Amino acid sequence: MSFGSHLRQVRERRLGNDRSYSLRQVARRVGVEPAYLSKIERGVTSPPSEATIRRIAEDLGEDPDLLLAMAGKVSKDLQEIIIRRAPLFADLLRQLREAPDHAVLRIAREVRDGDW
Amino acid sequence: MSFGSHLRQVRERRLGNDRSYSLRQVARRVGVEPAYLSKIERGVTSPPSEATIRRIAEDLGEDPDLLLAMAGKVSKDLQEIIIRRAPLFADLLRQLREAPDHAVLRIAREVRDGDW
DNA sequence: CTGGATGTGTAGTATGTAGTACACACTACA
DNA sequence: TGTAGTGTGTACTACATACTACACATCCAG
Repeated sequence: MSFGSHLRQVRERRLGNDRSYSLRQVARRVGVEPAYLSKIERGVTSPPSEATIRRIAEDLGEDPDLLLAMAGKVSKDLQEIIIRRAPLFADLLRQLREAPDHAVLRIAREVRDGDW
Repeated sequence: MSFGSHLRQVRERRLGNDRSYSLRQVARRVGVEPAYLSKIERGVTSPPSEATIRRIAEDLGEDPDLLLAMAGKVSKDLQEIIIRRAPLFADLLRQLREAPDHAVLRIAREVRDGDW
């Protein structure tokens, strides 16, 4: 599912039981022109900036990281984490490319439990 | 150390015992105009594209990931790894932000040894 | 003492990113 | 039946990115 059609789908689901999720009203709350949001939803224009995607995510109650990913973007804060210790995190990520989800999840859990 | 001055330093070190590392000759091998490389090294211009940085890294025998990081960029292939499983890797990276180097290294080693 | 190599200043270009502004046609509802 | 709200087409803009092209002054090697 592309970024635009996903947005449209989510928004129209919300619109089903809340009239304030029309394209125009979402656009107004998010702070962009309706015509622009329309083009985004139909994939006529490339996805908007990270900042705008975050505001859309908040308005629609979606995961910002997921929406950014669908837009082909990586959050600036994640980029910063990698950049600070570049060769280290580059190696780690390439190691993890083929690792199954549950392994990645287990690592995240272990780190959270702070066993270093 | 900024991207440009690092480049200059590395190149001039190479130039010390190999006359083929003049700015003009490196520029020619890398495939950019000498004036452009000059501006990059002095920080007059923002760092070049990922592709050009990679060619520079190869010519100077430097780590591409490190050079990209100094340029404030994250390699496209790393971005792709994150994007494919966005919320998962986003969480992991945020968990690892404060983790000490040796912990990150240990994880990379464990994963490489394939214990999942 | 000159001809090739060196680094650099200035000007310009093509493409991408991230939107705004306005007009239009359609629909619903009061 | 008109008016408020809806989605969309067209045109345009401002700024950033990623460079090229050419001219210039300097150096130093034969």
